[in-house]
Amino acid sequence: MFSFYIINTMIDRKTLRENYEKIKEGLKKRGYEFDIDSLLEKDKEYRKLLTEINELKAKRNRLTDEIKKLKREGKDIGELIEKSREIGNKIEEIEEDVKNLEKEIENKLLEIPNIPHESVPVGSSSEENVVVREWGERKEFDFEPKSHWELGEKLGILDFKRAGSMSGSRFVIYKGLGALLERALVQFFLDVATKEHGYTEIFPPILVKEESAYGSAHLPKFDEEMYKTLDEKLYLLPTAEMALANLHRNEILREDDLPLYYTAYTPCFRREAGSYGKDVRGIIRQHQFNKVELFKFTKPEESYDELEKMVSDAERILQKLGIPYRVVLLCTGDMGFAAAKTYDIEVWAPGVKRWLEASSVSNCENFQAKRTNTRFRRKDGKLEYVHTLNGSGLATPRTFIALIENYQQKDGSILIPEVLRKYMGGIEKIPAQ
RNA sequence: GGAGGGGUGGCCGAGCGGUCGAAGGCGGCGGCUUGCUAAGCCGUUGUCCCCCGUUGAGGGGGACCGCGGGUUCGAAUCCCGCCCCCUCCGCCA
Repeated sequence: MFSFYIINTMIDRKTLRENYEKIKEGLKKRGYEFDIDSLLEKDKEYRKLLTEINELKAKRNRLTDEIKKLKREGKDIGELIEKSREIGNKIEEIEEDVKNLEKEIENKLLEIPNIPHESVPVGSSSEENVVVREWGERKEFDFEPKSHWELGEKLGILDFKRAGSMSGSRFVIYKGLGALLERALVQFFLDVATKEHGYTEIFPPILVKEESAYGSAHLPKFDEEMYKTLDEKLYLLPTAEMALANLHRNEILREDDLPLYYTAYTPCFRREAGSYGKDVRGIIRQHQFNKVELFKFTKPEESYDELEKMVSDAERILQKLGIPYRVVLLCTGDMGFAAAKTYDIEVWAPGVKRWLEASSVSNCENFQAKRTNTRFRRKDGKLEYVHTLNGSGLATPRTFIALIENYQQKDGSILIPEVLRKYMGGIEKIPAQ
């Protein structure tokens, strides 16, 4: 026999029952097909059986008490034991059905995505996302700006060919000043997060248990997106969010300790199974990339303010780097499974002439908190689920792209922004070869 | 990898087939005492689910002692599997 764990779900049954209309509408807004009604039917059946079991158990408990008493008095208890056994058998019978139903219901519930916040624009695809603001000048070049893969190869800082033969497509080797730049970006991101924005640095395991993947809501829906170890027991992080969401699993946090801010640098691994032929050139879409993640545990009433703050924390980094970007509010149809509201931050990459998502900042409300059973105690003693927020601050590849494409010079060299120089031994540019 | 030990409430820690939701302590909350502080005394204090009632009124029942399963009329207590922690030995960056 193997053991399994019941994972709490965002839309637990009570929520489902009490917010039927709201949930139905939310799913519709997302364009998500789901048969709530049949699920509610099952839940009703489940509760009926539960009540029956409860009553039988109450009966048995009374009998047990009596047996206890009579036995002490040395009286005959044979008949009562027989009766109790009968009840036990009946309970077992019903319990079988209840268990099956429960598992069925729980599995279904795990497939329900988060309900969008009311401020999220309704739409079916990225077309309907809303640009909230734009920062920085999109620079005019007096020459034709090169793409990062041209620059990277010419300068000898990115090596696609050898990475390909070593690991396959969608892998890259950073070399020399390229490797240094990559490392500098990670350090810079972490320093801004910890020293300026008050996040506590975490360096988590890169492999996590299946249970944790359920907690962050990467399972069950995104199994095919993740790499896992051969025995299928451990998952490589597709994002540090998957680790951080589980940081306070099964804990009861103190109200005074909230909000908690965490940041973590980790490599991230994604199979990109559904994106054949998309972004195949360069480092826009890689199987492995580096990211500094921001994560918060907050009180429910503060999470939306904290969301705005997290977005501006991520923006601040790009401002310091002098990279033009825009902030996009995702519409209902373009949001991730666990998110109730998401902003993307897209950097301008003049070489590929595209906006590239360098950060995605989401409020998951209590969606992950329910799955990971992360709660806090109010001053009045009441327990409540926390809200969780995650965001990139930032992902390196696309920042790397925007950086070298924006800072390329006519002679083929790349200027290093002032703020990065101290992480790169003081050099001012990556010289042309 | 081998050999042991252990996981109990917010925390520490007893219990090792019925009288245990679970002693005791700490912490929390309420009250008394108190010139202030410290202390003392008394009381209180878990979570989840279901049903009826309510919609910040309650009442009844059930479950929960790492997780899952088994034995039993009855399991925190016995048995099996899994997860996690600790100690010792071996191996190793």
